[in-house]
Amino acid sequence: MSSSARVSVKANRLEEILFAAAECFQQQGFAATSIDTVARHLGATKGRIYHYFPSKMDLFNAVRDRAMELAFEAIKEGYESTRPTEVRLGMMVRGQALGMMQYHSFMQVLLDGLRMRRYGATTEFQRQAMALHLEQRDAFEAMYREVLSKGHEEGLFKIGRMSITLRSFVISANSPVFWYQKRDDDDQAKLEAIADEIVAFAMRGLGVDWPDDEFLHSNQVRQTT
Amino acid sequence: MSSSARVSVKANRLEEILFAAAECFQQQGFAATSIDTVARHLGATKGRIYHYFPSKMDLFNAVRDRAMELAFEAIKEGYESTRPTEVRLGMMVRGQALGMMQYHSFMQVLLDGLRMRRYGATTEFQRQAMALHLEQRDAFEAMYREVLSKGHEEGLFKIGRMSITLRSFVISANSPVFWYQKRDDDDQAKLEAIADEIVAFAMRGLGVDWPDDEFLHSNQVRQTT
DNA sequence: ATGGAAACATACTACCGAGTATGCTGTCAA
DNA sequence: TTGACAGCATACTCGGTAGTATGTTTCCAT
Repeated sequence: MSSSARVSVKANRLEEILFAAAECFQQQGFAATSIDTVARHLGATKGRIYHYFPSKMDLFNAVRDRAMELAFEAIKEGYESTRPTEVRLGMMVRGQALGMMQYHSFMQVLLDGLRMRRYGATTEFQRQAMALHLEQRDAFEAMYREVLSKGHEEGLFKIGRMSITLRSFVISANSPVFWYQKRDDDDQAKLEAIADEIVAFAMRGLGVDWPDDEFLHSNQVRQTT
Repeated sequence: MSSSARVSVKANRLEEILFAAAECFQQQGFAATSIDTVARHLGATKGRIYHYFPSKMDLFNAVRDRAMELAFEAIKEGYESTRPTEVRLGMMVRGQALGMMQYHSFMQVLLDGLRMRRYGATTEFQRQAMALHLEQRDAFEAMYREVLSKGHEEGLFKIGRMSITLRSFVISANSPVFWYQKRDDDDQAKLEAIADEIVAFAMRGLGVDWPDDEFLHSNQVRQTT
């Protein structure tokens, strides 16, 4: 076996563990999930997991970091778009809502991570990882804040106090993470229809006269597909 | 000591334990919270808690039930009001958002309870308690659904698919539970200002042309205070 | 006053789960 | 071929935790 092939096998193993861990953490939360549970989910034993991750906390952090990457990826297209501000924002919400459904397990882990802010960070290294993660969260929020501010200055959005509106808005985009459940029959179109509904609610929340018709809207936004 | 005085002492003890448990469960979640931790929070030992609650799960259920009661109480005034539909709904959101901040610990426990739906119910009795709780959740959601439907029929609200809009709307009202943190300087007026901001966002999300001015709005709604 | 029960604290058991130490097997490099 | 290391599985340690059993004290009813 060539060296590069070994690397990819190793990368695959990491991915397998990451996905299994994400599902377990999502279903039961960090504290209630044992390493053995994750291992059983993989059809393996603890040995395998501890061969790739030094501790349970590191495994969790890896899942959380991945979730963060996915979240950034989800809003990237909208954020970087040069279209009008309200369209950009709509694309961001749409991408994020879709991400919440498509990567549901990973995203739910982000919630769990929030709670750890207070009590969990024992070692210095862990504290650093937590600090880094909080920075990423801030950066993520800042992207929304920037676009919201821009739209506000342009007279497009009704925003009272930015901090409250921002949080309400982002929570709306996140909302599928709380109630979405995978069904056998959901295809991409179905998820997009749900996402469009969320976009409409969130955009109207800012006082934008978002069109009622889902198809009109998705044709307008889905220019790149 | 009279018999009735003993009852009230016992009720006080129950309340103490309930509040301490709520805080602990909120900070660390159910699984990560030990009975000893709750006891230490009370300046007592396990004996005290197990004297009043047969198991950790029963304690958690008690906290969750209380949280449910508080949630119902929070939206009751708005729901039972005879004012126009959009005002009723605004009052409901306002009450709920306030409740999420005022009873923050209890409310956060409701979130944790959601996750247990899947894995946690071991005994038959526990299964019943969970089923009862899910009924209550449905009943709670149904109250919002009813008012939303009424407003939709009256042509007041823009609602695409009810299930999605309903969830987005309720999540918006719940949103302070995710980010609110008690400060030393928050008085009732401050919380109400936050709540008003959330109400504005949520109502606009339904396409209602909710007024910008917070004071105007709160004078309009806060008729009973 | 005194038996007894309520209201706990203390001491103990039994188990589970994170982390470790060690053993086993295939694979590659020299 | 061989040794050495990756890639695990197995077997163990040990601290923490739910629940129990057993004191101990206070307080009330009789």
